[in-house]
Amino acid sequence: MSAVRGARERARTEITAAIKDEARRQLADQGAAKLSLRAVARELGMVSSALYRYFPSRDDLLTALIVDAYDAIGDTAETALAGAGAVSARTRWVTVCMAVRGWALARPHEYALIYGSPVPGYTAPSATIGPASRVALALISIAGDAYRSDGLALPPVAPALRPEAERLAADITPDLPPAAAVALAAAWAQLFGLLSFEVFGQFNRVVTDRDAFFERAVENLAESVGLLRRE
Amino acid sequence: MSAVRGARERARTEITAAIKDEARRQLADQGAAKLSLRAVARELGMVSSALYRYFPSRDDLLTALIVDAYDAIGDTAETALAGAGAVSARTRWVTVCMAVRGWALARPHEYALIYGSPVPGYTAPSATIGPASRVALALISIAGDAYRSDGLALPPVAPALRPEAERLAADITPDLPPAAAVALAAAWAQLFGLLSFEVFGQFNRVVTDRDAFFERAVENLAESVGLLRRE
DNA sequence: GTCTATAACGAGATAGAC
DNA sequence: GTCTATCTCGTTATAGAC
Repeated sequence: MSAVRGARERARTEITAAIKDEARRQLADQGAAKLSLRAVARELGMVSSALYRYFPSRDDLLTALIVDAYDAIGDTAETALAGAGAVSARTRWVTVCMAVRGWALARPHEYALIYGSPVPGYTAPSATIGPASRVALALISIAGDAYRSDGLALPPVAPALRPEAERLAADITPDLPPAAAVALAAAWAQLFGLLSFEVFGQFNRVVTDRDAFFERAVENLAESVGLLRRE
Repeated sequence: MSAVRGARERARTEITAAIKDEARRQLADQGAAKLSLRAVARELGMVSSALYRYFPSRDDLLTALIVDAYDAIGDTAETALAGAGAVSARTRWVTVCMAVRGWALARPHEYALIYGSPVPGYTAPSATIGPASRVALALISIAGDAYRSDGLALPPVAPALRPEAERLAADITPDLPPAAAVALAAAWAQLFGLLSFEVFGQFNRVVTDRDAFFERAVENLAESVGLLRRE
């Protein structure tokens, strides 16, 4: 009986994965806006109504793809961080950024799904919030380590930004000074700005040696959050 | 006869504008991927085949919208720069960035069209290259002014980046040192990273006082391209 | 209980004949 | 420029196999 349930659950997991794989394939050549349950079902040899056993609606399938993408890029960041070993915080920062970049360049369509234009008519449920913050949390933890061991080299917060800095620090970096919270939020957005320009082709005909360019840019981001050149 | 042609051309201009306006409206609630000549025609009370007299294909209409958007955001940057008056380069930089941000927040869908995910199946023709670079050129010209009057405070280029820096400088900033070209390209991407995070909702539940946050972030970008705090 | 298949709805797109 | 026949879509109700 539990063996039966085991087999059923296995089948369910497999079919769910097959649906998502096929949906990702369609994402790549048609874009998220045109993702169609019927087309996915057709390609899998199923009937469209059968898909509703696995995803209650098209938006739920989209949500699953989005959560998977955030988890994949978050995993990439966390794995890179864990594997970085005993190097300086600055080097760990660069390593994590380069790993995130590697994922994005390898999966441009999934990257576009999470960091590109919002899908029209779709509003992300709160289930995406957690996975969406994993890359940021990895970067924050690097800054936290550096703060505790050597401190962070950051200018004081301007008076106009003081309330926001304190709110931000309370929300995302309770153990770090307010200046670090502001710098980290900006660096986080700027990292993905560099990435989006590369993935979306804005650097075509502009930047040629993108590896070197990107590495230098994320080193500057490390500096902007106060990570020292040598620990 | 020339009066007739004048009237005809006027009508053509008006209809072309009406088509683009309606297309922009549809962009807002359906996204670029689903932009359909037929729907535009229907909404305008025309027949779809009539539209082909104004735009030979859906992609041509898309191109026109993209060029318009690049020109509008470029105009915004140039106008802000021209109206900034006799202030420091750093202040001009911030003014231009805030103006660009104002445009993006007011027209999120047009912003998404040019700085969001690429439209599946569409490849931008070379006619978009010029308009696409206007914001960057405005920022470059600020750095150029500062360089000529006070110089730019920039660290030397790392050896690994030297070839790219020189190529980049030759292409986009022939009058500036290679270090400035690299810094400007990075700041350019990072500016739009901040903007995309704000426009696309990534800052929801994270950054609250976005005006103050953004202004501080673009001041840091000014610093990253070597603009001094006081001229 | 779990799943798939049939059929249908209302809406919209598309192709072609006229 | 118009009309129509035929596609697509998301979604639901229902019936039956395992």
